[in-house]
Amino acid sequence: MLKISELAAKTGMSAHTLRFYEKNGLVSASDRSEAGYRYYNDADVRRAEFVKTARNIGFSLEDIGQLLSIRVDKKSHSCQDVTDITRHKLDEVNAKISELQSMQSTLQILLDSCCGGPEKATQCSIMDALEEGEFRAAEEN
Amino acid sequence: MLKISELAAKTGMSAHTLRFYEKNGLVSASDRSEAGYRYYNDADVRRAEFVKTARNIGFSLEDIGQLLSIRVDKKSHSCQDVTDITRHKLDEVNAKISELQSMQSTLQILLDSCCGGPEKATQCSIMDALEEGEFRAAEEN
DNA sequence: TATAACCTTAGAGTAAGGTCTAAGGTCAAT
DNA sequence: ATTGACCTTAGACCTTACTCTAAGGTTATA
Repeated sequence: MLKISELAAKTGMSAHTLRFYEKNGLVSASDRSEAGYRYYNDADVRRAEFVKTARNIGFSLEDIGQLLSIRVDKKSHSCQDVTDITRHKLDEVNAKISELQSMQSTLQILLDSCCGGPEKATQCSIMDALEEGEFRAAEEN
Repeated sequence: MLKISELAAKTGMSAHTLRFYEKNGLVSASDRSEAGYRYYNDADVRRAEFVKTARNIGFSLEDIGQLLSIRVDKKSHSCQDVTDITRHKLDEVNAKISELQSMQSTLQILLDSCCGGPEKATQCSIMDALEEGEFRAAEEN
């Protein structure tokens, strides 16, 4: 049975974060001492580590909540339920990458166009390009 | 002289957003009617469009503030001042892309490992992988 | 017994970039 | 003169994922 600071040390998440996750239903302590101290058993620790792993991969807390509800009752869920969440996340990540690559290419073009030296910015080609417009938005979500 | 809704229509930003940007020093109306209505002249419009362009590219509002302060006094700034901001933004974008590509590859591996079918999740290889851990964080900023 | 180091809670604050509301004033047309 | 569309402000609210604070209770050690 671990106290919150021990679970924090073990998982690399702060005690604050663990309490925050508890408030959001992601982790919990099966037991409490008489004084109200949280005590985490092995199953609690595994659940907390599952959360940490999912978070490391990049799942949102909401995604993790869904994964956890599958985890506690695997028999009632299919592999498709799991891949749906995973694929949805992958789609989001791919969309964000595209958006960033568009920014990347624009920024690179701007940098390539400018001398970047100590010359006065009165003739700076980056400033001129910004003045001109002509850049479409990198399409938010 | 445009009223705020006219500038909004012209730039594709909402009147709310224009007021918000004004509060943050990015745009402003050179004139006000007696009743306090904002009136934007040609220079104001060009500045607003500059902001829109920079935002489309992906610059933060703080970056845009810096670009604007160069813009209003180009003689006191060098091309290097401009490329510094641009390169810094490019570095950020590149870092974020790397992080997302790491997530992307993990998610793809997970998807490839799972049948994704109607089988019960009791043997789901994605769930197993999350249970195992072994994924390093995609290193936030 | 006293001190440090831990724990508890509710709730506020942070970043970033908006978005919206309330309560009210203004303007053009009918 | 009265609609309806527009404008003003301060300030609250949104998202996501924490992070911290205040005020107080507990536990272990010297």
